Amino acid sequence: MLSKAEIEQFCEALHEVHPDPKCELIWHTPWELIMAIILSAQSTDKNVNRVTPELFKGVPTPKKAVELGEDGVRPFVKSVNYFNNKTRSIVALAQKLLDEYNGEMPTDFDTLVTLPGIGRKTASVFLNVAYHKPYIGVDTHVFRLAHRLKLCTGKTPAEVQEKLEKIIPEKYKTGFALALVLLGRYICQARKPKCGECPLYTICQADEKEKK
DNA sequence: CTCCCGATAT
DNA sequence: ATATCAGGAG
Repeated sequence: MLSKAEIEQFCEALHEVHPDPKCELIWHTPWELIMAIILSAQSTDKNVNRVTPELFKGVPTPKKAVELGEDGVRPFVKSVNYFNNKTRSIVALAQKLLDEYNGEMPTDFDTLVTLPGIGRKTASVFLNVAYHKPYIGVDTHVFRLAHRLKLCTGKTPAEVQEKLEKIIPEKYKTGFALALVLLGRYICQARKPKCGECPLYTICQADEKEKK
């Protein structure tokens, strides 16, 4: 496991590589963002961005989602995996927003995770991306890199999130998850990580590394 | 724990 | 053919 000083060094190096990391999902409103994040479960951002232009046009508000119902919304997300679950989540979420939240997305974590289709990761990403709040959502990339790079251990994403939010210095916390996802997506991939192209190679503590 | 379940890379 | 992609619900 990395020492406190090594964590600091890692954060600084990651920050230099991605000074202002941005979410690659396309969105314009909180409603659009939450739909995009729901669709992004076990899917590439690229695949999500392919369907969202039509989705945003056809389902621009929670009100419209409820009017269309599941059968009306499903065609817009048909080419994304788990489309039945995701369609159900979008319509149920819209209904609850209309019933209890004046048709608008709440902005606190504890409320968000009570909503249909929204768990810890989705809530964290929503608050981090939309409002730059210091949440570290633990998706497949963050979970993998946290262990591979020896940032911390943890059997569940919730455990890893709790530890990361404790050990990552405040200064780096807001950009951390996004930067780590970008590193994991394009360099430190699950299969065949591109160590030869990695800007963090010299400080990387992974057990197995390609030679550079 | 299982189920959901399309597109893409290897 | 199999692994992987910003997971959540039951």
